[in-house]
Amino acid sequence: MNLSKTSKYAFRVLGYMAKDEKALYSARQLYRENNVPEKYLRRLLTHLSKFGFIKSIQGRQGGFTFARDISKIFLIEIVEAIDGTESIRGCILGYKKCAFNFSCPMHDIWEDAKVHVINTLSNTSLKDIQNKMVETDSFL
Amino acid sequence: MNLSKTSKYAFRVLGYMAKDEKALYSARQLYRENNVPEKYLRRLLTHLSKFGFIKSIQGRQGGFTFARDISKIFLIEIVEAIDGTESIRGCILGYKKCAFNFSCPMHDIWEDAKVHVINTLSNTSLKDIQNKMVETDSFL
DNA sequence: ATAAAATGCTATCAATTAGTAGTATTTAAC
DNA sequence: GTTAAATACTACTAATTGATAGCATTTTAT
Ligand code: FES
Ligand code: FES
Repeated sequence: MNLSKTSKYAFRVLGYMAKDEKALYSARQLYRENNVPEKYLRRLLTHLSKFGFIKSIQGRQGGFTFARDISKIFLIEIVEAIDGTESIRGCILGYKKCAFNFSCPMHDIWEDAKVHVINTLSNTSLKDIQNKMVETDSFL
Repeated sequence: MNLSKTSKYAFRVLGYMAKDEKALYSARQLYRENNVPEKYLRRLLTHLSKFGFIKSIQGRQGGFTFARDISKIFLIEIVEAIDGTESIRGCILGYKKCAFNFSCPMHDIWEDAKVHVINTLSNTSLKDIQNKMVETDSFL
């Protein structure tokens, strides 16, 4: 059950970009608006490009925009791309392969909470975030 | 949403000790049975003593035993003692104080899963682990 | 062409977390 | 009392993760 700071940065930035899903965002704008260290974000953005979430357009007037339909980018994909699949799904005792399986007393207790988290991350797309954003904005 | 390796080690060891809650365990036995590096575990055990979960008995024939009723040691106390309170409860975007509160679109989506995790950790005591252990053992 | 404004890359540094080494202290068996 | 078996302590090392620096490349406006 681990979410690195880098994944959190990714959530900030991609969530921000989802506001206007067709727009082109410069790294400059993104690090300013999301409080992510400039250079660190630049590297993260290239990674996110390589993972296929966004694409980069080079040169003056360049920037980043989504590479795929954001209704099909689920939060869990982002975490797993950055932190690896074990980060969320791994054994609560830190064993590589839940050694004890059913006989481990922690397993069942934890499994339920874990599944809940996995489901939330698996069922929430950036589009859902966007919609949520519209809803909440309408309260302002 | 973070659980350090150290917390996982603590779960292993305290869960193991809960098998026989009145027994005195030597560090030697604990690191052998739970695959935790010797020296690292020794330090962890002194920490767990200082936190008041267990107490140490020095000298030959010494070891560690629970300092409190294990039905009142909840998993979340262990995590919070080791990793700090923000590790589990913190903002999904990594902000110190969930800056946006209700206006942040991630908030509600995540809150539900987070509460589920917190409840699981808050409601599960080492005694529950022990009981679970007895149940599962009876299947063997 | 040239300059400006953007991304791309690689190497390095810093901070945090995990793990080790070595020695001192405590206590009980003999 | 001496030795053996345990914990306690402090300082160090290693690994991982987060952050920076500096230069190269791409593209467009002029
Ligand atoms: S061994 Fe992984 S939860 Fe029990
Ligand atoms: S600011 Fe923390 S979840 Fe939105």
